[in-house]
Amino acid sequence: MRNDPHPIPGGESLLFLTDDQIRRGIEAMYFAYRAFTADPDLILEEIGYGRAHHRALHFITRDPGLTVTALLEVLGVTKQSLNRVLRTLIEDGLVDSRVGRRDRRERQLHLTEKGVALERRLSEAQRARVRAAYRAAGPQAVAGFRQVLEAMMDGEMLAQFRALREAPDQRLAPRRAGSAG
Amino acid sequence: MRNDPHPIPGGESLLFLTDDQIRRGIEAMYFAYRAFTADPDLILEEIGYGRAHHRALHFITRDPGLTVTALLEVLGVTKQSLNRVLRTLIEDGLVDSRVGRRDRRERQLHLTEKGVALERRLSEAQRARVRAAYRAAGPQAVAGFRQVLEAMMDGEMLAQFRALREAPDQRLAPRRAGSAG
DNA sequence: AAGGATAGGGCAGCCTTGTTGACTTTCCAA
DNA sequence: TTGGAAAGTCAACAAGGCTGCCCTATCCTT
Repeated sequence: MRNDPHPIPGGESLLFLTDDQIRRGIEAMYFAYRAFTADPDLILEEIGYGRAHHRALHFITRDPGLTVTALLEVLGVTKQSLNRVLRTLIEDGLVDSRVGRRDRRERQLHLTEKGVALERRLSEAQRARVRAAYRAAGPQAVAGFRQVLEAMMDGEMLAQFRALREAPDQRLAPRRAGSAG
Repeated sequence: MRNDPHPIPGGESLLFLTDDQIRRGIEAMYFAYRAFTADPDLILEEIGYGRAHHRALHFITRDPGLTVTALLEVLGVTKQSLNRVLRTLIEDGLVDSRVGRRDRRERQLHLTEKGVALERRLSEAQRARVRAAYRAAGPQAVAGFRQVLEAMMDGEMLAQFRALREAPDQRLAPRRAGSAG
C-alpha cells in the first residue's frame, strides 16, 4: 500500500494517484481549510461569536425564510446544537424568527439589517481570500479545484450542495424522504 | 461588491471571479471538508478519540522523532491543548516519548507498533476517499485543486507546508548540530 | 558556579460547539 | 377527541480549543 500499484492499462500517467501525492493533498486540505476560516474567525472573535454563528448567517442569507429543520439538515448538526447558536443570534437582534404561516410549529428565519451587515462583513473577509486565490491560480485551476471538491462529497451531501445551486430561494425541507440525522 | 466590477484589461473571461462563483467555492469547501474528515471520524469515535489525535498521529508519522514544540508549530495549537491529546496517546501506548539525545529537555516523538497500526487505518480511510476523488476528477483537475489550496494559504503557513515537502524526514526545529534523526 | 532562557509538563478554569435525553407546542389523522 | 409525529426548546455532559500560573530539568552565557 505504499505506492499505488495499479498501472491501469489506459495510457495516462497515474503518478498523481501515488500515496505520496494523496498525502500531500490531504495536508494541503488541512492547511488550506485553516487559512480559509482564519479571516472570519478574527471578526467573530471580536464580538464573541464562533464559526457556527457564521455558518448559520451564511445559510440564512442564502435562503431567507428557511426553517430551523432545513437549516439543521444543511449544517448536519443536531437541533440542540444549532438552537444554542440561533438563540444568541435572535437575542442579539441579528436573526428574526417568525412563526410559520402554513405550519405554526415551524419558525422561518430571516436576517435583520444588523444581521445582514455582519454577514456581509464576514463573507467579504472570506471571499477576499478565496478571490485572491482564484485570481492567482487562474480559471482552469479553479475548475479543477471545484471538480475535486465535488468528487470528495458523498451522494447525499452532493445532492444538498447542488440543491443550493438549483433552488437559490426555495425551501429545501418539505421532502419527506428519509435523510439521516 | 455584488459582482466583480473589474473587467481587467487582459483578455480572459473573469466570470470565475464573480461573487456568486466565489460563494459556490466557499460552500464546496465547507461541504468537502466535512466529507474529508468523515471517514477517519467514524474510526476515531469507536475508540474514543477525536480529530486532534488523528492530526498528532499524522504528523508524527510524517516526521518521526519530531519534538513537541515542532509538532505544536505544525498544528498551530497551544501546548496545553496538544499536551492533553499527547498524554492520552502516550498512556494508551500509541506514542513513545523519548528524551532527546542532543538536548535532553526535548522529547522526541515516535509511534509504537500499535500507533502505526491505528495511523495506517485512519490514513487509509481518508486516502481512499481522496484517491477516489482524484481518480474521478483526473490529473489536470488535481493540479488545479492543489494550486488553489496553496494559493489560499498565507506566507507562513505555506512555508510550513513546503517545509514538510522538502524535508520529509528532517527535524523542522532548530538544527543546532546536524545529527541523524 | 550562577542566573537567565528554553523545553516540557501540570493544574485550574474558561469558551464554543458538538452530543443525548426529556419536555412543550402544534399539527394531523384515526 | 385522542394519540402519534414533528418542530422547537431546555438541561446537562464531553471534546478540545484557549489563558494564566507554576514547576522541573536542562541548556547556555556570563
